[in-house]
Amino acid sequence: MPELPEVETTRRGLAPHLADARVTAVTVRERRLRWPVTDGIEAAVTGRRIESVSRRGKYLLLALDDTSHLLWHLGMSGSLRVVPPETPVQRHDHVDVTLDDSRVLRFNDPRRFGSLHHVLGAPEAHPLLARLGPEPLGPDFHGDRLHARARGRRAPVKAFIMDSATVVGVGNIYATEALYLAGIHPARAAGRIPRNRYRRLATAIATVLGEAITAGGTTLRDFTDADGRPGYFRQRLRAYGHGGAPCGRCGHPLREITVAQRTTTYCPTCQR
DNA sequence: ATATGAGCCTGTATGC
DNA sequence: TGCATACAGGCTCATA
Repeated sequence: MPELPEVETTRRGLAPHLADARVTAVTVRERRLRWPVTDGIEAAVTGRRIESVSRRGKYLLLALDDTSHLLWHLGMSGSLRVVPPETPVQRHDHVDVTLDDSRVLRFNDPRRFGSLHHVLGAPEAHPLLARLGPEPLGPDFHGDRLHARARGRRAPVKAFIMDSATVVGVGNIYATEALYLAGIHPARAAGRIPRNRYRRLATAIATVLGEAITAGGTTLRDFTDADGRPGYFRQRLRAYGHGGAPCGRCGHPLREITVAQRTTTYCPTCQR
């Protein structure tokens, strides 16, 4: 389940392998991803040189030398890795991008929630990216902005921060963790939280995601390996998945509820 | 405009 | 042991 930290870790793992590589072939075995992979992507991308690998939210962007981009989303079960030539194709290996050193950038996604687009124009204008909020680890993300955007909102704060127009990269796990860290009740109406607590929440979101990126970097450092992504950050989670266990701060049992159709763990004592 | 619910898909975990 | 069912998850679209 790639969240932003996993996507960033993937980006860092791929970048040195892909930068300056030339695409010699594109093979799409399964076009039915989140959106159908367009016909003709093979011809359009073959022969191009990859200039860089960047990330926006949970989207990966491979910049090609004709100013177009490959826009890739891993969904929740997708993975991208560079494998040696002749690596046997396995179930759910949907897309291969063969490089000029014969290695293969291979996309595997059992649930097919991922997607792949070839974007010709400016990627930030693409419909999937145009409405995204700030990067949680960037300079534009801070509590004052959260506070301003939350004005008048009655939806639970957890749903509010999981909305990618508010801030990108905060999925269920990290929303749960950040609210726990910040001491905010997940079901509280977003518009009823004061500015100073939003500052604390913004810090908590950045902290949690930053820590996870650091942890991810240790596990996924070599993307040519066949091993995948075990629950490296899982052991660090303080709230998510620990319903019933004692709170690490006060000892009160953590409670599990559903907020915005998502399982949510919180401490009824520490989170208000 | 905001808010909510459906739906996509399949591996894993649970229940009988 | 086998089978059935529930659930998880990110994200967009449709509907209130």
